[in-house]
Amino acid sequence: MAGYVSDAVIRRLPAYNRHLRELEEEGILQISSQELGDRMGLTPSQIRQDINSFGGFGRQGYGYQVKELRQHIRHIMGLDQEHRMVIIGAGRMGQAIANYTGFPRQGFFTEALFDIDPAKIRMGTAEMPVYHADELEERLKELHAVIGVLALPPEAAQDTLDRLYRSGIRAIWNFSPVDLHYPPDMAVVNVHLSDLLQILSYQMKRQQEE
Amino acid sequence: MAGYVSDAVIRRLPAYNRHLRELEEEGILQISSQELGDRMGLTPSQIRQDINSFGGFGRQGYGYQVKELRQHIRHIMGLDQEHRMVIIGAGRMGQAIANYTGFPRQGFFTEALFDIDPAKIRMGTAEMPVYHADELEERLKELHAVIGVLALPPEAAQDTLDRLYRSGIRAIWNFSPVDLHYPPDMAVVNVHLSDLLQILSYQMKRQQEE
DNA sequence: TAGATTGTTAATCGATTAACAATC
DNA sequence: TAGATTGTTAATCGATTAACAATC
Repeated sequence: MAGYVSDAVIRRLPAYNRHLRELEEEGILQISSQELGDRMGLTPSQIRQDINSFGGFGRQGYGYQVKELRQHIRHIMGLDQEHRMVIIGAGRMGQAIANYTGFPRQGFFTEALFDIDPAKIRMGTAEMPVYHADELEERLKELHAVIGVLALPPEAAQDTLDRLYRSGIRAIWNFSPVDLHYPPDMAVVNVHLSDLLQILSYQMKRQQEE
Repeated sequence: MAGYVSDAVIRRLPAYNRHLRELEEEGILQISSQELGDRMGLTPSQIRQDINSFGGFGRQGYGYQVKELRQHIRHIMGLDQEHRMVIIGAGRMGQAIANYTGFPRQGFFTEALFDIDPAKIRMGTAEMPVYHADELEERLKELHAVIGVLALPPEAAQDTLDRLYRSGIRAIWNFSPVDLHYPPDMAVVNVHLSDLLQILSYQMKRQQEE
């Protein structure tokens, strides 16, 4: 049923999800590929191709039902399930992720942070504990986390990924500026902030030339 | 000289930059497209195409000079210049960006943060001031910033972008989970963290199915 | 010179756009 | 039924890979 959905489409699905939620909030029940394309900056043709790559959810002469389409997309992406996370590295970035309210609202719950700095460990609370990184394997046995977030110095990233893998973690959200090596049964999504800033730098330069 | 460099190549340039820096640190002076491809997970053919899209920096029978190639890439991306930034929103994410040591090391300097919360403003220091958002236009006159970082609630993002544009800012690094509207002479790079987490969720689901 | 490896052209592959018949 | 809009096929476009002549 699900079939193969191309990477290009997958990268757009969160934006579909976001725009359909906005439409829902505006009380709009139905939308055509033309209108949705205008809002999202995509061609109607691409919208129809995208949606049809995972199933025909539209109705000819009418369009798509906002709520129904969003439900399908959420299911395809696995967003109708809850995901538990642990964050390794309780620096400012780790704390920012741990405290971002948008994630639990979308079903992503941070269970604990880990660090090697006693001062950071003391910052932990009952609902958001910070454990010593030495306890990683031990704590993971009870936490039932499925996602490991790497928010630590780049030198420690690869080793920590290996430890997480051995503890059964199969999904990594990496904020360290390194390209990690990982087994084929692991999923890794990188947030290389410096890379993005460099792309912005290039685009600025490009505009000045015009 | 620079010619047109495709978006697909631009997105890879920061990774080239990163790997070439690592090679430099390892004291490696020269590398072939074959070896570099192995390290970066790209085909040698793609590496040669990429590099040749902005100029022939290799030598037949020999390969590429690491230091020279990196210098060229840095120049193309505008990384041989300094860039001043202001961050709007002094929450945890804004603070994390302001304090990340990797950015100034790469020539990106945070001049100031802005917020509407008096408690956040009091957190400012002499080197890293936090001003009231009302003072944005006023302060920008003296700060000579070229990049505006949006690390504030989504409701305020579009309005703040408009204000930054009117104050002469032409580059935006956006951390708010919204799709912004902006004039064609503005450059915007988005970091939609929730989108990336959703992609990770999909990839996890995909692996379980296999 | 012989060997290695680039620069570049051609072939392939995949993604996007256009067109239109199917159908609500 | 007529009008609108999808689903889907075909055409186009761009990016990646393969092949090989040029040359260090």
